Amino acid sequence: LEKAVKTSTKPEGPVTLRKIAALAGVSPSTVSRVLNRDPNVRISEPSRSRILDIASETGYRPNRLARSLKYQRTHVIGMLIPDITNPLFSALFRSVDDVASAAGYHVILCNTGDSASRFQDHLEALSDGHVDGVLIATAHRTDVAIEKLHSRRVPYVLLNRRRDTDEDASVVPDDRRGAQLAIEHLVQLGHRRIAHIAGSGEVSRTANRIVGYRETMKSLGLPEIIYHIPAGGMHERAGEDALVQLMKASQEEKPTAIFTANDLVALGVLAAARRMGIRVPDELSVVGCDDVPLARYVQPALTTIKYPVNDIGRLATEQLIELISAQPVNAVVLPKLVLPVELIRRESTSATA
Amino acid sequence: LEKAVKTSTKPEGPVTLRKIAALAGVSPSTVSRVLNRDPNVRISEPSRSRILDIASETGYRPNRLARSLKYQRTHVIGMLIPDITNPLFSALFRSVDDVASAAGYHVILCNTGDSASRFQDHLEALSDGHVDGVLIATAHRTDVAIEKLHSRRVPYVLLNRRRDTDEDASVVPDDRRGAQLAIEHLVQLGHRRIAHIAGSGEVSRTANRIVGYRETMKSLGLPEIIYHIPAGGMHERAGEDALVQLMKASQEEKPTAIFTANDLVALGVLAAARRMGIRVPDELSVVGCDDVPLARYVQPALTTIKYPVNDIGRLATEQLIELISAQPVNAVVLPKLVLPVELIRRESTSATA
DNA sequence: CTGAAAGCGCTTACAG
DNA sequence: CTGAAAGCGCTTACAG
Repeated sequence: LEKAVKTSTKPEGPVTLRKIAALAGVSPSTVSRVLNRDPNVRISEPSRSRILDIASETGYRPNRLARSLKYQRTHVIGMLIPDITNPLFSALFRSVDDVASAAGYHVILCNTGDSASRFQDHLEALSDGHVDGVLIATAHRTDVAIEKLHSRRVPYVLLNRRRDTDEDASVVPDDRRGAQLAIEHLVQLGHRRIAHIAGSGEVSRTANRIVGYRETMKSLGLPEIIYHIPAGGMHERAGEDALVQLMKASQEEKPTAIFTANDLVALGVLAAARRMGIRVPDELSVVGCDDVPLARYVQPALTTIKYPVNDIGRLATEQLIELISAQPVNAVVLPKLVLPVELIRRESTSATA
Repeated sequence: LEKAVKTSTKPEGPVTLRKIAALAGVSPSTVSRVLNRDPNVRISEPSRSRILDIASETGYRPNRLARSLKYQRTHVIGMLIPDITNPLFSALFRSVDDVASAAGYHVILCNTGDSASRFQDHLEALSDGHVDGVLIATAHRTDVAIEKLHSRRVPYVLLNRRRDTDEDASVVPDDRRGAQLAIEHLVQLGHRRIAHIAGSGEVSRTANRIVGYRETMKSLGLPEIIYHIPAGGMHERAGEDALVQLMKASQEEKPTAIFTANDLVALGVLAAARRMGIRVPDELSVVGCDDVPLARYVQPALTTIKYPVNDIGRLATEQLIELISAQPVNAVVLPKLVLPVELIRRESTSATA
């Protein structure tokens, strides 16, 4: 007997509002209202608690899909990044996820591998209604795929990288200033032949670092030495290759210091230097960029430019949530934030011999 | 005039099936059928292409929410990890995302910070119908929250860590064998006082490493020296603390070699050793675990146990997709895979002096 | 105050 | 073969 009762309150298949209504002998509307604590519902206390009991016994949870369809709101946001394996982006995701979770959002994370087609595919798929807004950390300066988000009216915020246009909300670090800080630090140590290992100029961060490097070198009357890494390869390996190339120069033209596109590339430089018998910092000073956690643990510990990763993730997410909430999207001004960076002095830089 | 036409084919708001039908002078059913290339549709070629044209002009894309509600399938999966900032988990996510994307799935990534309550909250939210299945990399050996997935019939696969029970599908590395490989390597180098810096025994990986360590030490008649890291703190810092503690032992009892819970902890040991003036590997050999990318770049390069991260991510995702497709979930046997690991010899281990 | 009805945007068995 | 209707599981203005 007891078993039979149990069976009747725990039906097969997912438990829906309708089933609860049937069990409680009341309409689905009423169940919905009491479950959502509608203040205008006036129902006898017994029926009320009866409904509540049945709901909790059956483990009822409203189907989010149905709810989302009704409300036109999914409470999930999408995030596009080039490579989660890059510690900068995993840190960025974490700060995004922290504030998103706290605000009741889930985040769909898409790894594009910096491929334009994967980027477009993901962007298309995300804008099909499964997502309330999107966070884009992969933008190229002239990306045109992003335009589609306008016509589909899906709110978005660029973070980490921005486009050349002014029509996006964006949160980025001040890389121009970062390059300036790096160069000034090296010059103060007595360096004059300072190379910059740069990434592809198609992304704003790289372009800004190059601008900062050039401006500063020019204003000091120093020669520019730029090595360009092929697109999408800003990893250790590229740093190794770059150092080999740079050291092919004649003795008088070899750089005594290098500012790299990011910390990963700097690690590659460190590794190659070790192999080539070049002592860091005695014979070569190295400044990285981003201050990824392992920059501290490498030997020698890396002097670098600190990227305000938590602030960028947090602010971008807050802005996105605000855009999502703002009813007519065009009513709000698009924030364009540029956050300060700072130099972190460690052991990979020293005065020239 | 032209403008007026344009306006009429590009209506305000999201373009729906119904709007296209109105524009084409045909029923929504028909539009749905031609857009989905229903083979049983027989329509005049002109109307057909007319519908197609209107759809592409208006940039129509079917609302995924509505579709999901109808099909009871969202094509998104959830993934729970303790900390994306740990390079092991970012690599795991990447391999998951690669195969998920290729199969047409998106993945919602949730960072639990190893907090039981965040884990439960996310699990609850994910099982509300927004997700076709879930990948769990955070399981504790006796997790009970996971049971709910059974009653809600949401398919799941544990990866990286498993529960003590046999009722889950799982894909994990052979950590017991990993510990054995580490110890045997050290013993071959002449070490006898080999310590193990272990994590919390509540997760299977840790427990298996401890079992492997104990079995091997015991079979060789060597003394056990185990340091336990407090739960959830398997980072560099814990390694530093551990080394300080271990080195407080009397000279005859100090370990000459250490096998650590993971590479991050090993890095901490390396950093602390440097500070304490202990030379690695001359005075102390260190074996890490996981073979995270930076293990190669640290100085000295870390001897470690390779975790088959790509295989684990790939297999777990494939298994999950299979479970999702299998109609009656209980019809398929739950796979429990244990993947082989291997020792990677580098520079942090050497023969005893 | 409660219930029946309409609707969110699709798809598909069912009639005509 | 095509269209109207029902339905996926909710919510909420609208009648009674």
